[in-house]
Amino acid sequence: MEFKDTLVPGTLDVLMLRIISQGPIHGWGIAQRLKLLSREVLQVNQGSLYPALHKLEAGGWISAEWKATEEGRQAKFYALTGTGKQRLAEEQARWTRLAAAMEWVLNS
Amino acid sequence: MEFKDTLVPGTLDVLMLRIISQGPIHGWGIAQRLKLLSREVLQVNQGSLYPALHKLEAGGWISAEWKATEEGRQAKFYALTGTGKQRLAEEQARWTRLAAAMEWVLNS
DNA sequence: TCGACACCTGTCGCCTACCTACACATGGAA
DNA sequence: TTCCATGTGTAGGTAGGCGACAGGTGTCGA
Repeated sequence: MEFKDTLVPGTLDVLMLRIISQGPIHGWGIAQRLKLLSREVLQVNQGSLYPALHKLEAGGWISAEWKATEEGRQAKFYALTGTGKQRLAEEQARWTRLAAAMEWVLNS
Repeated sequence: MEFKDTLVPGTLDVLMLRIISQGPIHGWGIAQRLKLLSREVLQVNQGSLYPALHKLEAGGWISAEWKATEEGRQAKFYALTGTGKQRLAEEQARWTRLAAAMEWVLNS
């Protein structure tokens, strides 16, 4: 896989759910927002972005709708569903738990 | 892969290096210590443990030596090499960086 | 008006790191 | 003498990323 420090493997879903939870947004926007919020540390490339988005939609955690962007182009806007909100809460709790455990070991 | 929340993918190496850095220890002991330090949250199974250990040894980050355990059995004890210490520092810094970025996004 | 560019969505094949399941050996206790 | 904890190891499978590529559409400057 050769990770390039652009992402913690296994966390793409939470990250995307979290960003989508802040209001309807299209794929490209998610990538930009992730970069911005993480202060350039975290990044997704298209080859990961869209497949992940489709998986989340297929799982019923997000819903898509074609709409116009501010610039007047067509783009697919995603929003969290009810189960999506639930999933986000679970994943976020999971991360908190694992990150805490990592700290215990790393600072022991 | 089906992760069962026993590990954050991509962090096995740091975790093992960190534990080994606290003094020579054998594979089985590493697994136990990880579980203990992480308060039962983090766990490695043998199928991941030994291959990872061999990879670290092949890379020159740890060195192995057959010795007797306290109970009188033979076991392979691992210790950090010079480059191993360096690698540990790097990986630990990497984790800190990524974990911080995760927090920024998740708490935005 | 036409070419460059930013925006936006998407697919495909590959690789790696982990997982499950299994094999095997030894010392001590029941 | 069998069972359990300890201890090392391999084989095969798969998820979740990655890089490379493909393609369509507005906008703006030359």
